[in-house]
Amino acid sequence: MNAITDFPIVLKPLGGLRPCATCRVRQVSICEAIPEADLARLGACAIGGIARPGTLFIAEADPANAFFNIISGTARLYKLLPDGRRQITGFADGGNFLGLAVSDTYAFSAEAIDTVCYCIFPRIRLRALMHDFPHMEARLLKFASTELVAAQEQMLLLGRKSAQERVASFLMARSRLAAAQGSPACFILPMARGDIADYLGITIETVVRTLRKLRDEGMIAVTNTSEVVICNALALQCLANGSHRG
Amino acid sequence: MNAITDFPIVLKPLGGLRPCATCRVRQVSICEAIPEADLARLGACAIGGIARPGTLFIAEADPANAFFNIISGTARLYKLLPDGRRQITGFADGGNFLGLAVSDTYAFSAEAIDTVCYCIFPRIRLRALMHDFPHMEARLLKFASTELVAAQEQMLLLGRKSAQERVASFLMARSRLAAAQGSPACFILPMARGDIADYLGITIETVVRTLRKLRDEGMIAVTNTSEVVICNALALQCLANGSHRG
DNA sequence: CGGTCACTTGATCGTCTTCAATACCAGTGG
DNA sequence: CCACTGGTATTGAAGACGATCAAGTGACCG
Repeated sequence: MNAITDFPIVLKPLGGLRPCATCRVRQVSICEAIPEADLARLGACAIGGIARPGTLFIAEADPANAFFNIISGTARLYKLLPDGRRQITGFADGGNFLGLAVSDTYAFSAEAIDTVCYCIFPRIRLRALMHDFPHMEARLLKFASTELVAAQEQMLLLGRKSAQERVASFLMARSRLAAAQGSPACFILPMARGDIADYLGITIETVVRTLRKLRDEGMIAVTNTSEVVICNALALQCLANGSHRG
Repeated sequence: MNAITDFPIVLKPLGGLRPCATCRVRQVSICEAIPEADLARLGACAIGGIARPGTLFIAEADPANAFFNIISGTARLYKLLPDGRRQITGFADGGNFLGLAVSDTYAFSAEAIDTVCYCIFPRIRLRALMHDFPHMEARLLKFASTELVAAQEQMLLLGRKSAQERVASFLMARSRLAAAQGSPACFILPMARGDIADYLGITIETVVRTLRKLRDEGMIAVTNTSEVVICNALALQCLANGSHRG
């Protein structure tokens, strides 16, 4: 019996002698603020967690007792209306930090798209860490600022862009993400059409139709529904910017 | 000749012996982080500014050399598309802090709606302040978190709410703001219809028609285009939440 | 008074949604 | 090996909501 495969969510203390020293996302996450010498202290503050595909691991309105640091996989962050309408506010993957909250409850929900591994920092312990390593607070502020700028860009998309411009923007953003892994022109979308639709404020059908249109116009190629090839990045970027109308 | 009335933007060192000590918004702004004894130091870091109605005082893509603390008045924060489409990402009034940026340029523009008074903190000086008063960084983080939560709520609105739900949400948010001044049921909208439209991701005409519909349904009363009276807060809140369909 | 500007109202149009049917693919068991 | 099943993706047709276009109103001001 294997806990990792039999349960949707698994928790365990960070194992090994130097759990954080070998962390693949440490340098790009908020943990970068902790000097090498104090990694043991850092590791003692966190609990490891694994969420299998489709699993909810942060629930809107639940007490915000902990913060999360995504190690691998991709999660969707979203808010719901009472009748089920969903707005995905973002996708979080390796290196992302979740749980910033004003009140003492979470303002959004988070679900694993593929298998997601993360570190859980109980609120109290992270606060202690921030107290002892002030650079961590600066790091967190920078992260929050980045998120804020992204959120404003997304508001522009949701409020003022056409369906085509939205999909183009999304694809270019994904391309930039893939560029970090070395292949800006060809990448895999971990999320389903429904997730893209709820992220862009349109319907599944419109996502499909728009992708088809972009394909017909030769800007992209779509192989097996999840793999995208950018054929004309310039044209796609113009579309995304909205610099094609006048 | 009066500089304050003859020029759109006026800059001057904070005058008086105790400029910050008498500041009306100090307790609710990030300056709350500075102890009483150090107010002289705080005042020396800032420059006073006044922007007359319609004046741009932060321009997207300009070098982000300074941060702003709004003292009085209301500003609109927005992003533009090349063809002129505008998305207002928020309204800033007394106590609000502007200028958080990831890169070294502003990610948005800010214009005065009515006459706006503010304090300008050159980037370097604010950094020094944050270094000497670590609580200020915590305060800033809290502010950024609050903004982030508001931005996510706005994404839900822009992506998934109907025009009626958007206007209702806007009015209830304004009502909550007015509640701080003691009158949640009756307040003045400082911004024009066009600003509301660009904030809610709809057109001026739709704003007008929706306000009229809410008026006809007895939820609100509109006196002179800028004054609103909430007649049925409960119904309006239900509409805003989207809890009226299912 | 003539001008401007913001707001309002009406009529028409288009984009995207909704509804419905079909295709596709992986997994399961006969 | 192939029918069956559940889920996701795709495509088509009809409809609705909000946008666009155009005209009219009212307030303020030189």
